[in-house]
Amino acid sequence: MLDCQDHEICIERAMREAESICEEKGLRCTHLRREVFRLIWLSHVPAKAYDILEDLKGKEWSAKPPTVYRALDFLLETGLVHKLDSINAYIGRSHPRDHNGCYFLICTDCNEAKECCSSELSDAIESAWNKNSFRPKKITLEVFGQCSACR
Amino acid sequence: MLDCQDHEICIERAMREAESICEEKGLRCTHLRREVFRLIWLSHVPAKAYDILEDLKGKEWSAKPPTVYRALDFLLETGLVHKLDSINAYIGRSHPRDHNGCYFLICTDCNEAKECCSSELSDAIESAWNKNSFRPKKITLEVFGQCSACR
DNA sequence: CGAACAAATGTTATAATATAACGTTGAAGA
DNA sequence: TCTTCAACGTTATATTATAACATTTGTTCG
Repeated sequence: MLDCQDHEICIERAMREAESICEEKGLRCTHLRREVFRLIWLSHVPAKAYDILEDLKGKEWSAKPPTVYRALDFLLETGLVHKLDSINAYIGRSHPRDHNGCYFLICTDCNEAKECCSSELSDAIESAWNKNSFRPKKITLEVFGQCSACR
Repeated sequence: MLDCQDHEICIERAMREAESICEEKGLRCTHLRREVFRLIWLSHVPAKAYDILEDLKGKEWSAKPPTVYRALDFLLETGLVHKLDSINAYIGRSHPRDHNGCYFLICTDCNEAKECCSSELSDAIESAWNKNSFRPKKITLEVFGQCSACR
C-alpha cells in the first residue's frame, strides 16, 4: 500500500524524528519508550497493545500491561503515534510535527494503514460543524476499504 | 443539544419506524430487541453495552452479556443503531433508512451525540480517497467537542 | 395438526482491552 | 550529595466482547 521503499530507512527516519521532537520538548525518550515506538514502526500494519506486550516479553523486559499502556500514553500525548479507535490499534505518525486535518485509510485486505492529510477535507468538516454551531476539539476519521495494491 | 422537543414523541417515532423497517425486511422485532432499542433511545447520550445489561436485569430478563450483544448486533446490522467506536457506545440512528455520508458530533460536556449528514463532506472524503486510489467500504467519522447548548 | 427445521435466546466460560493503586528505582537539578 | 519527581515494576481488577453449546420458540410444510 505504501510508498515506503526501504522500511529500514523508514523506521530510522521515524526514530530520529521522534528523538529530536522529544529533545525539543524536553521529554525523556527512554529505552522502553524507544522500544515500543520501534515495535509500532516495525510495520505499517497498526499494532495491538497486547502484541507489543508479547514482543517486549520476548526481549529483556518484565513487561506487564501498564508497561505498554504507559509507553503508549506517552507516545500518544507527544503526537508520535496515533490510536485507531475503531480497531484498538496503534500506528506511527507520518508527520508527527503537524497533525491537523489528518485521517486514516485502513486496508481490509493487507491491514496496512496510511495517514493522509487533506485541507479540502478539513474545510468540509469545519463547514459542517459550523452549521451545527459545534466547537470541535478532536476528530476521528477512519476509512476502511481496499488499497490500490490490493485491488 | 438536540432539537428534540418532546422525547416521548421522539422515542415513539423511532420505535414505530424500527418496527416498520423490520416488517419490510421480514426481520423479527422481538420483545428483547425492542427493549434494547428503547433503552438506547431513552436518551441522546450514547448507551454503553453493560449499562444496557444492567437496565435489562432490572426488568424481567435474566440478562447476560451475550443477551445484549446479540440484540446490538441485530440492531447494528439492520441499521437501526450505530456504534460510536471511539467511546464503545451505541446510539439510535436518526435516519435509519438512509445512512450514507453521516457522521457524529459528540459533546464532551453533556455527552449527547448528534447524527449529521453532509453531501459536501461525503464528496470531500470521496475525492480524498480517489487521490489515494482507495476503494472505501466503511467510514468512521466522530467529532468530539462542545455543542451549542453547552457553550 | 404436528413433525421438522431454523431462528432466537439462555447459560457458562473466557478472551481482549485497559486502568487503579501502590511500591521501587534512578536521573537531574539544588 | 541529597532530594525529588518522573519513570517503571507489580498486583489486582475493571471494562468490553465473544466462543461454544443447550434450550426454547416460531415457522413451514407434509
